[in-house]
Amino acid sequence: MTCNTAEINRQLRKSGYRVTPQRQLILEAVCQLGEHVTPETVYDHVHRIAPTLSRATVYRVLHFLTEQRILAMVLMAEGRLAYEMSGPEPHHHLVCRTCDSLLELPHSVLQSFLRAMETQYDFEIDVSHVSFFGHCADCRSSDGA
Amino acid sequence: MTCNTAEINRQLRKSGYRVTPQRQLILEAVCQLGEHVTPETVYDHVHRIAPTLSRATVYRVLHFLTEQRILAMVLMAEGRLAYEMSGPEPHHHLVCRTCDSLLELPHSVLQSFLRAMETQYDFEIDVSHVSFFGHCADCRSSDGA
DNA sequence: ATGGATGCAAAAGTTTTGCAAAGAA
DNA sequence: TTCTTTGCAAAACTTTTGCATCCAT
Repeated sequence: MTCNTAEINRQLRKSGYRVTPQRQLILEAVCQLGEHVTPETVYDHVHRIAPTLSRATVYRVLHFLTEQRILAMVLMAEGRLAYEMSGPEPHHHLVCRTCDSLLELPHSVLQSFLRAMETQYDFEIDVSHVSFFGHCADCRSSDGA
Repeated sequence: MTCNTAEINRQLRKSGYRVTPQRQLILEAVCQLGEHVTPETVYDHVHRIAPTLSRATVYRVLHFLTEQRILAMVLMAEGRLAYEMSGPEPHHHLVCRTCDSLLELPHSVLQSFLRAMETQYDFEIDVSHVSFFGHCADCRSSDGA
């Protein structure tokens, strides 16, 4: 997994936030540790490197980086939250049957669900693109649904 | 939502378990409260009726009824667990591209995911049947994947 | 220097567990 | 009567928060 620290740091500073060693450590940890990283896993990892780095900071930074769209929150099978890098990924679509509008669906949203199913059913699902059909917010409110 | 208490009680006794007022109250609560009921919601409800019924019992009974396939565990958007009746529902399929076998996918599995997406994207998804394609456990192990 | 970010510790929230007592079969 | 299930209380675990201090800018 690529973790373009320089670019991310630039983005944060540009938005008026600060680049701290803690934020960098936590970001790198998520990067390195893989796809579905729990707060506790991150804490274990960074705490070994920086023993004073607290759990509170881990939680705060994970939230923060998620708000900044640098990380994405994913739902684990046991109902626990995890995080992963939210890099450029294949997108899927929510297609409105009334107005034909397209809503892009991040792959990560679908992926975490597919992962859970794969684990649960021991079935390897392959998807390059998925579309779900239905009705968008605008059409739902305008036809009195 | 139908909640065939008599049938369920018979099933429990047949399996050697006991039908207690607590189990009945909790089951009825999940039945009445709707589709995605959290342990806390159940507790609030039954505690009002039976003030001595404890949280521990709520958690234990929810687990128990899930093991018995009477309830189903569903994943909520915020990463919290909820429960619902696991009645007969539309099924979807996992289709193996190698051997064409079908694996049935409970609607609840898909539904909880769709619900989360609906909430997140304010989009009403309609699905009567969905198939996901991939490779089943047997074919994966036999072709050295 | 200035205000956002962190560390600590305590609180809040959620789920589990041990054990004696209750009660369904 | 027997053995599962419950209630209570405490523990375990996860996440949040207040506040003084620190440090990136």
